[in-house]
Amino acid sequence: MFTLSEENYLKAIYHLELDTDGGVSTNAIAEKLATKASSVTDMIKKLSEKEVVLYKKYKGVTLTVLGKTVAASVVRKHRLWEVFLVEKLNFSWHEVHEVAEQLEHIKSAKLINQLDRFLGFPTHDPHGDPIPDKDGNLKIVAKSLLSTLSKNESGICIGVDDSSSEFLQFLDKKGITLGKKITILDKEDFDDSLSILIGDKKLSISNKIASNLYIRAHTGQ
Amino acid sequence: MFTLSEENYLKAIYHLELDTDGGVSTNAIAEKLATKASSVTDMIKKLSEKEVVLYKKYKGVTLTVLGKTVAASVVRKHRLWEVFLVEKLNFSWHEVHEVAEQLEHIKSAKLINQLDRFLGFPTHDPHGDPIPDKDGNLKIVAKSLLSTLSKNESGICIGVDDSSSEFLQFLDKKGITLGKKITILDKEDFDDSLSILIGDKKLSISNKIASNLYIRAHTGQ
DNA sequence: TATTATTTTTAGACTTGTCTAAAAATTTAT
DNA sequence: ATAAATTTTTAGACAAGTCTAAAAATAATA
Repeated sequence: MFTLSEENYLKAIYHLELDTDGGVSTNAIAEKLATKASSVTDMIKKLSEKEVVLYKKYKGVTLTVLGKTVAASVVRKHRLWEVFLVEKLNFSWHEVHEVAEQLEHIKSAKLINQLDRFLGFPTHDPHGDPIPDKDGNLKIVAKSLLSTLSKNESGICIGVDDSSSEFLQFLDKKGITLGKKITILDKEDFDDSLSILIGDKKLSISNKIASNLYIRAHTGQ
Repeated sequence: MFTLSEENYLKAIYHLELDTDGGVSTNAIAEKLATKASSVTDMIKKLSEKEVVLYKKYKGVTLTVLGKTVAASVVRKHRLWEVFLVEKLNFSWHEVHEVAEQLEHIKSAKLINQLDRFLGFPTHDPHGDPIPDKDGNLKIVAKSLLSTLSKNESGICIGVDDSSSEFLQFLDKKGITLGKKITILDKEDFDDSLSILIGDKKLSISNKIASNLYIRAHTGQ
């Protein structure tokens, strides 16, 4: 069994591994968890003894198969609870993270299996992130950043890269939600801002916004 | 804000105060929490400094108004989650306690308010225990132990005194659930065992069982 | 390739919550 | 009311997880 703290480290390493090649650095983990590098070293040793990470001094860490399974199960719980909060308890997508951070550590296989069933076996959380299945596998959906689309191309908004509360609330204000169709009306060369059509509204958004919105990849046109 | 451990102490004292007059003893708390008296003394000092208990050396403790509010909110969460597990996730009443012990420590006012609404503002948990309202008040329903009824009296089963997994599973096996009507057909002087009618079934139960079942108090006959 | 800068680890300390063993206070019983 | 039994508290220790400050290893730069 793993402590709350151990689970948080495993989750951090899991997320960091997704966009890192080779081992995850001590500093990267420290930054992600808002803690000190020395604390990370201590914990890594412990996790290494528990055989959930591979660790060589000064060389960073990698999750073992076991470690990956544990981390994925925490992520699974986090995302299922997020779905619950939005679908059943009327939370907004910018309110769920903090609470899910707590709920993800509740230990009960039956709880999470029944919750999954109760929610209709969702595959994605309210931010469009995939929910790992019982075995820790996740279904990868081909997706593109809105900023990579060309003029006159369109697609369905299926996720966000930055899921900070500020960004999500900004999207709410603009009426940008998952599932909506977005069409690129125009691209401004000067600052790479975009003129888009979302639903029946015309909007102008900066490149920074467009670089944080995922669109379902199209087959053809 | 209170730690998980502090919340557990407050809850224990809250429950113990209900059937104790005067302060709650160090040993009673130690036994309830399966810990040592010395640990209890340490924690009591801390809680006293936080002004949630009144403490005088060797004289036991009492919850302050603040302490009672905090404890009631933990109990409220515990019991609401129990309702959720049974009503929405198909848990049996003997499976909920352990999970609720974890869920009761999740901190989010919105979560618990929305959960309450989602569940239809229940007043009692799956074992028949009352759910404190937002202000910590609980609706007391007049109830009697089945063992105190006389021959030919009857009532509705509304709760259990012992809510251990073993007892609850025993009741399941016998078909005794909350809401069922029970009539005393006969009382055996020798061992105080009872012959009862529950639904359309006749059962013989020991006095120990009858002393752990609550019946809604009748007005008249 | 030396030297500087950065990253990582070690060493030692602190907090929380717990424990054991012994001392002190209270209660019970003779 | 004094002795014996019980309860409670104190004193000191320990594990988990964190921190600061300093040392060691690695990486970057001139």
